Amino acid sequence: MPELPEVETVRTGLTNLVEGSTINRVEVIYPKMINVAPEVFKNSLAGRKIIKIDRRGKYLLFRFDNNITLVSHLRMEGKYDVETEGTAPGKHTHIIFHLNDDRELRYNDSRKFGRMYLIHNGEEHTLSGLGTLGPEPTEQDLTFEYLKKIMNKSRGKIKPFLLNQSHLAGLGNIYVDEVLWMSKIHPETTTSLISDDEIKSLRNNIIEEMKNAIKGHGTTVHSYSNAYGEAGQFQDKLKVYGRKGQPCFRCGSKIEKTVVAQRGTHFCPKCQIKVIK
DNA sequence: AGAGATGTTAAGCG
DNA sequence: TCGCTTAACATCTC
Repeated sequence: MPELPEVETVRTGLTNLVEGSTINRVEVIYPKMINVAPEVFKNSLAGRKIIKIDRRGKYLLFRFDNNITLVSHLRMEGKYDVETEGTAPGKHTHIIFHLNDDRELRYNDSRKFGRMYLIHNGEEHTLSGLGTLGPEPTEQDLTFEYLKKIMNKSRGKIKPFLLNQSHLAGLGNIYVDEVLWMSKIHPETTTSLISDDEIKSLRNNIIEEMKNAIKGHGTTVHSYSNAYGEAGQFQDKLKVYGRKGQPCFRCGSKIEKTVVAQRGTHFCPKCQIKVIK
């Protein structure tokens, strides 16, 4: 379940492996994964060189030398791997990019939730998810003023608010539970009732958590692995996620697990007090 | 064997 | 029009 730090780890790995490589030929095994006809997809990428791999939120952006960008979202289970040409593809391999050096870049996805979109450079805003993405969770992009403004007018619960990628980009279920625990905010707290001091703390924790998780090469909870098939290390640093029934690291109370906005949600019932309208 | 897990978005509602 | 909620997507794990 890749969130921003995991996608960033994948981006770094793929940059090392295939940046500068040229695609000879593309195989589309599962056409529902892409937003154009398979023939258009193949013809647009055949013979093109990958000049850069960028990231925006949880989206990977492969830049090609013909002003085309391949936008890739891994959703729940998407993974890339690079193998020698001719080795048997996995059961869940849906797209194969044959490179010009006896290697293949493969996209694997056991749930088939991942999506790829082919666009002309500059058309990012036309895609439904990418086009409405909020700021990156960084010191520069996620300002206190912006966060305060959108939080003050939101009447919903803070957890789904933070999961909404149009508010800010990159957080998923795991990191939202983590930053709310760090900020001592209950996941069901009404967003507009959160004080300025708490917003400041929440903002700092989001920015720090993303930085640290990237440094730890992401979190492997279920099945995430980077382009080298390696697991992340950050799961060892998690404070609440997956710790149901275990003692809170701050106060010793048992961590509880409930469902908020259809998501498994972990919190400390003593440290994180619910404030609702 | 059936429930649960997970990210995103279209559709529905007020 | 906007913001929030719900369901759907597809498959594997427990």
